[in-house]
Amino acid sequence: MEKIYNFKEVEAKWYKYWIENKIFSTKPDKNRKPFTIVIPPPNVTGSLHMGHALDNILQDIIIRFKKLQGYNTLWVPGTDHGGIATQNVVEKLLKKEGKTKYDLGREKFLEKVWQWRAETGDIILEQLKKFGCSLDWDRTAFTMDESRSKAVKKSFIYLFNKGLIYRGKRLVNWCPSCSTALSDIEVEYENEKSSLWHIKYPLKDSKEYVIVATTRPETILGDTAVAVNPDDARYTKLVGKTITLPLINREIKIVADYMVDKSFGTGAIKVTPAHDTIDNDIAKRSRLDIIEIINAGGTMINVPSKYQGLNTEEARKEIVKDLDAIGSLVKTEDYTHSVGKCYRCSTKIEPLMSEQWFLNVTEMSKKAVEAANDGITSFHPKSWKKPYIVWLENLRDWCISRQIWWGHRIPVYYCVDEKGNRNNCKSIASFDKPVECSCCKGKNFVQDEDVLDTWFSSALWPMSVFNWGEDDNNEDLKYFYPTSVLVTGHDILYLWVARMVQFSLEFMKNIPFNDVFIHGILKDKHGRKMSKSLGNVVNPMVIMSQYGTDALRFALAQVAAPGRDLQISDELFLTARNFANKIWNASRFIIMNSEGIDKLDNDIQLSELADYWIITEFANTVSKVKAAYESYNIDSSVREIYDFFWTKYCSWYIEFSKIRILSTNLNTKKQVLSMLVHILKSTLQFISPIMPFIAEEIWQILNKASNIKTLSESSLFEVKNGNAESIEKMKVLQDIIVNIRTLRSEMNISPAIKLEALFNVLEDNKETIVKENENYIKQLAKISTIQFCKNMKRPKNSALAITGSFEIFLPLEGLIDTKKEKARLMKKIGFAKQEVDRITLNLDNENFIKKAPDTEIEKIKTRLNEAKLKIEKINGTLKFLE
RNA sequence: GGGCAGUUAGCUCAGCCGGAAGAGCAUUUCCCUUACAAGGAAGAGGUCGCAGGUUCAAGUCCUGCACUGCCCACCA
Repeated sequence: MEKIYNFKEVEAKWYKYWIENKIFSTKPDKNRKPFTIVIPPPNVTGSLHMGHALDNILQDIIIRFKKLQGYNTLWVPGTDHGGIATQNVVEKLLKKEGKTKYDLGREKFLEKVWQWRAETGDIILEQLKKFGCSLDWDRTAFTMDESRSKAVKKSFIYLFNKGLIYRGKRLVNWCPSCSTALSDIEVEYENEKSSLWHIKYPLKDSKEYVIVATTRPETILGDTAVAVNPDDARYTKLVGKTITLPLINREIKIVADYMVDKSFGTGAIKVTPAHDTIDNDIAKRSRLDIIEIINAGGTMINVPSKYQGLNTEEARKEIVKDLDAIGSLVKTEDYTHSVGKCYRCSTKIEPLMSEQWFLNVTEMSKKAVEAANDGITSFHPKSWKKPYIVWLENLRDWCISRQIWWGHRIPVYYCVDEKGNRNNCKSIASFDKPVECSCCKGKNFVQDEDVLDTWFSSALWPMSVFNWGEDDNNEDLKYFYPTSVLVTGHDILYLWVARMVQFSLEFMKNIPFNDVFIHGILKDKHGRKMSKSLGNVVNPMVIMSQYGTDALRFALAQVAAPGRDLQISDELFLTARNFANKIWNASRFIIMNSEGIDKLDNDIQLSELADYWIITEFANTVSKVKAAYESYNIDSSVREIYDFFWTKYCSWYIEFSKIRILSTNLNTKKQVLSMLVHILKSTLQFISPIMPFIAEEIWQILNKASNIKTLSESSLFEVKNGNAESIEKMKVLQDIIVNIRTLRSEMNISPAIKLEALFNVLEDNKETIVKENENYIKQLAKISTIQFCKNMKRPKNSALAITGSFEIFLPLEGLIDTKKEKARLMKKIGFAKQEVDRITLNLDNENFIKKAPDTEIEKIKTRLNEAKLKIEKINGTLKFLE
């Protein structure tokens, strides 16, 4: 074995093997419990980033652990067509050729997108393989393949016929750059510096006026009212009066509406129902006219010719200038407010009136809320439950249509005449083009031009990957559905998770998953979001090639506390890589020493204190690790395994084992090697969900590569029970060893120099423990001989190491620096005195004695005695240093 | 405006069933000891954000405040 773990070779070898032997393929098996995860399908655009790495690695860890526990695990892979995002990417490519999608036309353009997907779509899947993901590749799905399309159509038609999907002209969020409507949740708000313009609105036939404050003066041309709060004493007498709008002299009313905040600006607001959500609501309540003045291209319409055709920004400049000129502009102040932007291209959203398809979600939301309240869907961490419910409760109807070409085209057909003009017949939702119109018997139809929001097909994903829509009663769906857990970041909790629950409750009458595991969002080492503009994006592929996949996985798992954002840095990966190397070398030591010895791990025998101790420590670790895995606290499993393996197993147990390994008695050697191998193999099982490659490699070497069966196909070993006593006893030895080492280190005594030790026994019952393990103390503390005695005075020129049970004198003729030794001991007395003071204070407290539990009192009394004894002994020794 | 997190060693974070402050990285000293220098041994470093309260005992429970971050909201 090489001295340094060569991850490149190992990773390539094992993933290939796993795939070729279909280790991750699963079929329904009624004798075993299923455990299912459906991948959050990454968009086919581009490649996977660190966030994907985190999300998928966490899923893989859970799946692999459950598999070891004996579940029939299935993890379904797939990708998302990614609607707007993908269309934008392809449009950009076209732009480089100097073309637009309109040059190609719908059909040709779509061909182009499909072609692009064929070329690049699989990059992502290959990357998932590199992460080591144990996905069942035979089930790879795509949100726009045939089966998934059937699911989309089926659900749409069902909802349409139920009257939940309807078409209407409403105020929607419009992205002028993507030229499509967006749902409320696809709008992201950002604070932006702007101005607040105060404008005089004169009352008709009067010298009086009302001042309104606005951030959008250009929409003045679309105003159809001024609104004030009905309780605002300043304005009560003006409600119902008429105002003449500046610049265009349109007469509008002053209306009262509770929505108006008295304290904002002047307490009076201009109402532009066609281009503002609140204004639109006010207009509904007060039955105001709606005048559209901005079109889908973001330019002014239905306005005086001097403004006609300007974009909103130009119009704003002109209008402010003109208002100023006629003396209507009272003042302009700096103002910061939040502005809605497109989540795909960051263009400012233009609210405008548009004919769109909507899904009425009222009933679905109610059911989803019930499911969450009843705990049928449970959140990890649970703090997400409340925001999730609040969101569902305040949901407006979902705008599901998009004016783009790439996506599931809305399966609604309109009856048309020969010239293509729409007849006044009922529109039909149908899988295929209808044959005959039920109203007029006409035979000509056109399909709706719009496509569905990409999240519509995503919402069906957990069902559609099992071919719901094509065959609703298939075995897979019956067996694997509902899935066990959904793993995702909180950024798409509403966008996606909530909708899957809604759709699943509607179509399957069941939840799509039992648990929702919400992890944090990745940040850089300074806590900043990773973004291309900051240049702090860490590419997982680069990390893998530098540190190895297991290191990447370990590092991410280590910081993946549920719900908390995680910061990653080079040091993190370095630590992870070092840990892999530690595992490698510990294994290497054991493997090198077991050459020529067969069947090591069967039937282990505990013969010495260290054996009982390590078994006990391991049993404790295992129970913590299991609990951590099961509650999605992957970070704690990592910590527990790391600490156990490095500190307990390597630093203590392996060091202890060396004496027996070097023993000439073959049975002794075999016994300890069996212990070592047993614990190692068991540890490999527990670390394998996190570091599958190195675990598999060592597992195979340990199993002598014959009759190969992979680690992931093994079942967790039974863990033997230990005893708490062994931990106490081992502590005695560790105390002695550490104390002597500290002394040596502080006195600068080279490990090459072996020392004689005199053990003055303070606690009789501890003597046996030491006697039985004398060799280990000698070995690890570099002691040549140990002599036991009682009531001994400090020999000349010796240094003192003191534990709870022993006073250890180390004769240091020629090595001891009396001054140094004195200072060292004085420091120890200092610590002990602090301890005595602290405990005495407690014991002197009547209430403490009265109210604290006896065990606690006993405990600190023991500590007090130890500290006092220590002081006494050290003082006794100090006398000899005078 | 509402809600949710966080605030512990120089940095990143554990600890939160209340009973002697922990890890990794960085740092200091010693050591290339036959598993590992990507390592070993030892050390230094913390009035656990602030102020109250409950308690014999508070990093840990309660209240308030401050700062940081996130989410939600119709900031016109």
